[in-house]
Amino acid sequence: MKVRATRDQIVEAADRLIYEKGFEYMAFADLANAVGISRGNVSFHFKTRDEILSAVIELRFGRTRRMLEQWETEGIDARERIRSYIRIPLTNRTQVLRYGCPVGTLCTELAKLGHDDLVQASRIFGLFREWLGRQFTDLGLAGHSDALAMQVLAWSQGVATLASAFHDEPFVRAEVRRMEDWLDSLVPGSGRPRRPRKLRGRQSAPARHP
Amino acid sequence: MKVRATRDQIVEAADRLIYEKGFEYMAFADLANAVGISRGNVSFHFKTRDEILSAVIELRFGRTRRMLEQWETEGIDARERIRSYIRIPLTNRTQVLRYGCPVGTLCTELAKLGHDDLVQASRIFGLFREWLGRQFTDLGLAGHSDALAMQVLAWSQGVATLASAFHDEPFVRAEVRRMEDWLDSLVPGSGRPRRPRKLRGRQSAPARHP
DNA sequence: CAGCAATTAGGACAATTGTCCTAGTCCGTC
DNA sequence: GACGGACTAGGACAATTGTCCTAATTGCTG
Repeated sequence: MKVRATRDQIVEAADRLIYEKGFEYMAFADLANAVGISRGNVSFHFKTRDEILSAVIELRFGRTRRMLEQWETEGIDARERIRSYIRIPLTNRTQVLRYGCPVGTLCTELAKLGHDDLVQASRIFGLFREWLGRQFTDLGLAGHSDALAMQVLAWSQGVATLASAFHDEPFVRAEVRRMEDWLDSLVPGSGRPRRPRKLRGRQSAPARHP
Repeated sequence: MKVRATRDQIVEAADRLIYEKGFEYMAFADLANAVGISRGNVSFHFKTRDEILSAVIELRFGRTRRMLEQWETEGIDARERIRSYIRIPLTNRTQVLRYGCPVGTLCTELAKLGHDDLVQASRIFGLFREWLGRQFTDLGLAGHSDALAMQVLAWSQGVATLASAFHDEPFVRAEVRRMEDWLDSLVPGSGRPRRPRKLRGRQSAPARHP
């Protein structure tokens, strides 16, 4: 109980630091300072920085899994569930504009380092991939469900990257809208009423899509 | 002349190190070792690491500008020029699978740090953006040319991110193909013959697009 | 060849890094 | 109330960091 309290605080602080600054910038001293304990105490709970990284990945993995499970019980239909994913960059736009996607940026850093935990980190992508694949299968697109899942993943990753590079919030809004329109057009016969939208100047119908 | 030789070697090595390992992992000692000179010599040419970063960004900016200029004189038509851009992740697939996109990953890192040079680095994205916008205008899509440019940028960024996270070369091939098909479908009346393609199992027509 | 600035090597420097070690404090269980 | 293991603080430690300084060497110019 006691150990969990401190340990969890360390992992929590590491989670935030890794997201906001990157793994390499997460120093033992920073963690100790953030939690308000001594560096030696951090060392007691985690012998190496890699151990902390593993704990953070595990934390994110569990959180993502639980979130997707909740979406699966909450969402009215598969389309609405996919929409929940599509809207992530919009929901978290403040952070995304500053730090990008937590999963994507971590995987990018670990890939550069050839770090062993890249495999573990990319499993978080794997969660989204499988979940999205199931939703597309529910939509009657079983044959292409995994390909579609990868496409949606890549799309939102690209949006996150450009959004943080240009600090462009309207772009995020426009792309999320485009993704939703694309989703609606995927299975047009599904009967869901296309709610009318007021077109705003900037994102006025930029071509059929991709 | 002499100073240029050593200085350029340093910038060249920094360019490679930043791409392969990330900016924070580029140490003076690494640079000195890579070029085969002393650390003090590196310090003579660049007082701080940030100065090296600026030089690397400038180097990449110039190279990109020259490449795009060359494409603009070489390419038969705008569509073929856009295709050149679309195929970058395929052309450089070995590096992209390992280290992602040089521009995107650098911007991501600098955004996290709140580094001043993020603005400069994102200007490289700006070069592609403006260039692509011009090509789309040439294609007769003047009204949406900038939006389309951003879409293509984001698309290839997403592909690069997922490709390096999953080390998935077939995914790169499939997405590049999808982007080319999308490009061909953008202006169907343009008369360019749609060359027939042998469909391969994995990427068999995964939905209309995005 | 002399002179001078540009270039280089090598080390000094304080600061910070990850990791380890030791001594102490806390708290639940006999 | 004493014991014992979990927890914590604080510092030691070598290694590495970016930056700076000085002396030696290079190579061009006169």
